[in-house]
Amino acid sequence: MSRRMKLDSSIILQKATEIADEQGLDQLSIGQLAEKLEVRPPSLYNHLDGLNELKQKLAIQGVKKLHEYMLQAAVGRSGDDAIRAISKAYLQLVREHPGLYDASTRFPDANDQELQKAKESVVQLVLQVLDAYHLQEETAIHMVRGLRSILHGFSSIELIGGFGMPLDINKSFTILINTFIEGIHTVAMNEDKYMEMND
Amino acid sequence: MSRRMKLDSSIILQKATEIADEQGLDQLSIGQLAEKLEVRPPSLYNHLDGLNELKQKLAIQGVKKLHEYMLQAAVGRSGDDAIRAISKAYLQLVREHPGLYDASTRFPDANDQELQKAKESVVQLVLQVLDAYHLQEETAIHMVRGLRSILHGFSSIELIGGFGMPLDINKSFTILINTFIEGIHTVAMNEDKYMEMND
DNA sequence: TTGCGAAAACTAATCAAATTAGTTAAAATA
DNA sequence: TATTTTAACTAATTTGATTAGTTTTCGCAA
Repeated sequence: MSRRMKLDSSIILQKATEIADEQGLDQLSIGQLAEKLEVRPPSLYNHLDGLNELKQKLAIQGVKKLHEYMLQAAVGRSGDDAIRAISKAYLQLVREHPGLYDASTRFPDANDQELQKAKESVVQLVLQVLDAYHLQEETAIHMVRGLRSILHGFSSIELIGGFGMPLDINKSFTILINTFIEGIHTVAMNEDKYMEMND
Repeated sequence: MSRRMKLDSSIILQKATEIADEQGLDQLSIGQLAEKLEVRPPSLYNHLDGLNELKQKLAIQGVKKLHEYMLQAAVGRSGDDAIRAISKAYLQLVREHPGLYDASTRFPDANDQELQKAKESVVQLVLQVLDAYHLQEETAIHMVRGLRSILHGFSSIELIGGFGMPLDINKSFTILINTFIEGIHTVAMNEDKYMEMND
């Protein structure tokens, strides 16, 4: 094995993902990454512009992987089932790749085109799932935001160990999703009423 | 004004809060804080143990203020109204003190007694509000987790500018809370069924 | 096969921020 | 007033990221 060919973008990203997932995103540093790749820190600058660019790439990877998981889960399902499936997939991704997920919520550059495109594809997927409820377009978007809030909220609280009490966390999740689904049914039945409410 | 008496813990915390709220928690540094307080960085070490301790104090302050806001909002209300009120208060706190709130979710030491006590008081408040629904104790705790997930999720997505589409964000919030409330009603009506579900 | 040019590694140096050590001045108090 | 304590200071250290400048290695064309 020659001294060359040691690094390339994808190997760097791969190792960075491992560090972030195993030790937390904040522990990811150029120094540690270089050490794990058995090169000197400055060598990494031949492949990327710095720590920020690396974190941006992690963020994009994170959103893409989230979409992947959710898409897989949604295949062949519809309605309540599909919502449950994509929700479980979301939580699963966060549990398997906590660092990557964290990166996908704390990126250096929110205007990055690739990042926005990746996010948009997640939104579109959820909108498709919600089609089954025949909501007005605007309502559907509100519901996407709602589900996203639920999933992000639950996942990130779990991630920081925020659920203190000794009570089954998976059950909390299931109940939360089911409660939301029941809510959608009720709102869908009388959509105009809810869309008029002001607080 | 003498050279002495410049600093004390509460002034430091106050100024740190301002920096975190105005420029983001990540911009809070010993250097900048010292500059705003017109002292040299090492002087701060006479009053606190370092950046981590400062962030821990911010976290505690954040949770306490959150409790304050929610408590105020809950006074004199019950049931659905109370849930709407504490939810609005939560979002309001996040909007008025984004840095403080951020700190309250990214603390250096999760085992800190004072922090845990503050968090617990928020949980108890929400449990009291949920009393009106006469849920089983376990169900109630799941619902607290659910509401907390919703509030944290929505707030933090808003904070990072995550709601892309041009659609009224306050309306999204109202609808989300109302959808969850309707869900609670449905679940409360047939509690055992939902508590048995496994996913 | 040789040797050039680019790519990618390296060492050394710089910069920024937190922190620690050691010193000094101001204030509180005996 | 003299002593003790507190809280500021300067100077030095440490840790990371990053940049500058150099050297090595590789692919390829003569």
